[in-house]
Amino acid sequence: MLKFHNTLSGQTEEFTPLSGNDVRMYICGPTVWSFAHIGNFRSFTFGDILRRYLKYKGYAVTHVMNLTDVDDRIINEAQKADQTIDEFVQPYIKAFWEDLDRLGIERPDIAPRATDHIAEMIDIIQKLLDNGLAYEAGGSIYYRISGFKDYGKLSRINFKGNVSGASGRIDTDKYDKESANDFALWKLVDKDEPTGWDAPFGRGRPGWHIECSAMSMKYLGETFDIHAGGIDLMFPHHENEIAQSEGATGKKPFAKYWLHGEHLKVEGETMSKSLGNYYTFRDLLDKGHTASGIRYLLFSVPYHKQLNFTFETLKGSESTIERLRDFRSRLMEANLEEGSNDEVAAQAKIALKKFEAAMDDNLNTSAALAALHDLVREINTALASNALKADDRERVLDAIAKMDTVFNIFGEVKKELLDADIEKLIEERQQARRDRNFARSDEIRDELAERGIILEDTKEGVRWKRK
RNA sequence: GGCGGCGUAGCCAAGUGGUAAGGCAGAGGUCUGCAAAACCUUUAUUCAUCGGUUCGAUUCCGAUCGCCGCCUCCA
Repeated sequence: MLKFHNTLSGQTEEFTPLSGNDVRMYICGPTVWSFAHIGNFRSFTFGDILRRYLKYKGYAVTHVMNLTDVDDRIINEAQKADQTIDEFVQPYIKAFWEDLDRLGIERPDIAPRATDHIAEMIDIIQKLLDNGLAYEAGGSIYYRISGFKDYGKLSRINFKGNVSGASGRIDTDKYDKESANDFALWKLVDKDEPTGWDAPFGRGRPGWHIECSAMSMKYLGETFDIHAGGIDLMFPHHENEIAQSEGATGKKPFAKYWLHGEHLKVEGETMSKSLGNYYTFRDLLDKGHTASGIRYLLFSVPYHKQLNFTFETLKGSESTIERLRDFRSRLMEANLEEGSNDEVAAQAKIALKKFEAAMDDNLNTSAALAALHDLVREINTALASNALKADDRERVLDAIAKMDTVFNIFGEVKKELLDADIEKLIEERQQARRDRNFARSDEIRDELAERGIILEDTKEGVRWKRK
């Protein structure tokens, strides 16, 4: 039974879709004004694990993820670079998809851009104006929080203790708003500003929160199953989405399950440019790290717990992946006797059970990985003692493949061929070994190592792998 | 100031009112011509500290210390 911790209820609940077998989910996507960092990708990796496990459970998933391609930063940067918004944003969108691909994150089914959905946003704002949940002030349109009595139900925020005190950071004087916490739906822009859209309530541009209400409801309906995102989006972004969407449609719940991913720290500290520990995915690749190792590390801690990202652990993750892939190769290549060994075959079943129990428990990926590692250890032992039979191998490979539809760390099974001259060298080395000419055989091994081919002498002969 | 989370071996970490998963790193061994890989064994009498509840607490309660987050754009 799949259970999620639902921020909306504050409880861990059994997951049941709103309609049948279909799961409609929305994940807040990136603001495409720069390359995304590893913290961003922890969230997207979480979304990917969520989506893949829902599919594993047999659900038909529709996944929408927005691209925020208009906000103050983007407008400023584009102006500085003397580019249109589209020109400025395009390379970052391309980079984002490339990064997702390399991290093994499935692309969303629908990836709407905010600037393509201004009409839908205007529509919602108009509804809110019509029913009194929005008002005009100083030419801009604001949401009237006091008119929506459920405001705060997601974040459980208490407005009494914050804001107005010495450490409150909102300067109420500088706004025309009725209340300090009211937020902008539509921001007035001057006629000569390049970035603006005409609306019945004046030329302007959308506030940040309205885009997600507009795009999620357009593609998923007025109520849908899962809304996920980073924990920092819980307030105000998601709270405001609920206010906008439920306020405009009158339908509840806007989203039935709200899942929030925790942040990561780097070497125990907040990741920030000023601390010098800020890394994009590309920074790590440039340092020689692998995408699969990064993926493994990002999901190796359950999404709802803070993850401490360290380079020691990243190296460890890479070693782990190598060991897992090696294991699978050896298993596939092993010469096994026909038949099966019930005790060994049962291990595959046990592993899958443990995997599912862990994932069902609010996506406990740490425990799920332990199930995989346990299986690998058991089967390694069986391989070493010739207890593994040919039929068992299929069951084990099948179990691994199933888990890997979620983990996605093993990579494709490729039958690679070696160049003829390398084949020849390997053969020559085998002959040298038979002749006990170890100087020559070691020489060849070193030479091949330099060319990226690692040789291992096993009972069943020499095997090779690429470095 | 208001609200929330966390503190488990060298590192990353799971977990539970009944006596500490898993990975990486380390040590010893088996195997090997030597390696590599793999396997076996080993690494926390203990879960930040101090109290309390309990037959029993790492797990519940309180206090203290430390770290992180939200309340502002933010994964």
